[in-house]
Amino acid sequence: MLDISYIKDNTEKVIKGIESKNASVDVHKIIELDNAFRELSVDLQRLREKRNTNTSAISGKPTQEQIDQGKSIKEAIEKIESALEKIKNDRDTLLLQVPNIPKADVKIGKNEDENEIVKTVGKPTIFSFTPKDHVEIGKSLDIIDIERAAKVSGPRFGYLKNEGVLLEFALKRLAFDTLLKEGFTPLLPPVLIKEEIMKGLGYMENGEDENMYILDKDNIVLVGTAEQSMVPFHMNEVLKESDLPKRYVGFSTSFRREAGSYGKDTKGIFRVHQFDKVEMVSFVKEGEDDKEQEYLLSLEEQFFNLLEIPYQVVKMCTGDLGFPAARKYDLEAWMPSQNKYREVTSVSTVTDFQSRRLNIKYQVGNEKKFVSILNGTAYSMNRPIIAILENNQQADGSVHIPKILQPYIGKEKISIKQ
RNA sequence: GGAGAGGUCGCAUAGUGGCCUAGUGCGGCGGUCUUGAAAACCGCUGUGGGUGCAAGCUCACCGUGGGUUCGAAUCCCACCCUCUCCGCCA
Repeated sequence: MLDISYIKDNTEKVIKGIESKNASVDVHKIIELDNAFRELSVDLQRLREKRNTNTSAISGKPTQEQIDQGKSIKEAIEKIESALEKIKNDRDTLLLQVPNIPKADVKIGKNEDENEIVKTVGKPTIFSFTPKDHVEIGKSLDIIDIERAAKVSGPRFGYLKNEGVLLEFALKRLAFDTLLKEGFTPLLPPVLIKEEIMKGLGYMENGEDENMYILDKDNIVLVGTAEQSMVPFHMNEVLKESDLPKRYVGFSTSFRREAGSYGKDTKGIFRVHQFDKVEMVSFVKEGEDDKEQEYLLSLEEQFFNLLEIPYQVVKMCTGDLGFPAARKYDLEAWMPSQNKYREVTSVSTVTDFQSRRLNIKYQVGNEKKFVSILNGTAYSMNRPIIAILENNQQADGSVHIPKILQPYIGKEKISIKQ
């Protein structure tokens, strides 16, 4: 949520920002409603003051006159209250539809076609044979089973098996070991969260709820990423300035309905309803999120450098930013079977957009300010595994395990089972 | 799932319709005293909003949301959370 006084002071900027994200909200209407809200609030306050005066004059039995006076004040209050409530609801409904405003350095663009490649590391892998895709590799090495997953759970699910499991555990462990050294606090969050919390995070606007598993019976939602239960960890809290930046590394399963992506990436475990992910979340002081985003991005790069997988860094244009994001980078790894770079991780700053909704502040002297919040992926397990399998496949059908992971798995390669 | 207890200003507690503008203790901050500290004593000590240059004035907030009443921390309803016991259970 944006600050209403910010909207008032920067109306044109906000309108442009909303447009650049392909959203549409009537900003002038918000301001109009807020002005009306403030005017009526003052009237209401005066009436309540009158009521308090009337009441405090009564100590024992009230006179008929006092009761009549009280009744008429009460009626007036009720009238204004109901009018005020309607205005407030209308204002807040609109206000909640306003996305975060992109940072000035973010390119204005309609959609992903206008994203900028800011960096390329390594070169697409060259093979002396025709490379296979991860589905084939997974099947021949007996480490990924899609068919049985379809039988049990339906489309877009997968079993990891044998070294597939070990690969995931190795990636998880590598991510935690690396981030613990960086001073991150490990956190295992719940994967089910209250619907109202998900709304607070700004992930249920613009039909995004279509992508969530919502358990109506309990008003609870399955998280689409660990960040959704890690960020509200500090809801309604005032953090100490000296505790910032506060950095967490979390692990959780992520659940996505993938509504509207039928027919897209249907092969294998590239796009599935359920996957595991190691996630980073930072809470930083106002104005320090730019620096923090660079830091998280550098860690994400490190994770793929460690695996020795070619990747590129892409900066999202305004049209491809999520609702709460002000700036977002994706890291895309080379996927030989698709002959292109595909998203494996991303890092966003949501500035104070979520902390305002969730009421997460920090104390500076006598003042309280909203923290800036960032989130970034360390490893989402499936896609890095795909990247490893496809980039490291050998002519004999085996897959070379990246050096850094070998100690975790206890072998140098995954071979076809005899 | 069943039975019970409870949620009050950082913590602990009081408060069962008007004297609550929420008392008291602890903690914290400032001061007196002291070479310094402790003790003692004195004062201050929540959050959010409105208005004002400011001092201030004022409104709301006693788990959350409704309701009753001239008036609600207190009464009624619903919900959330915590604890204890029973049942089931990884």
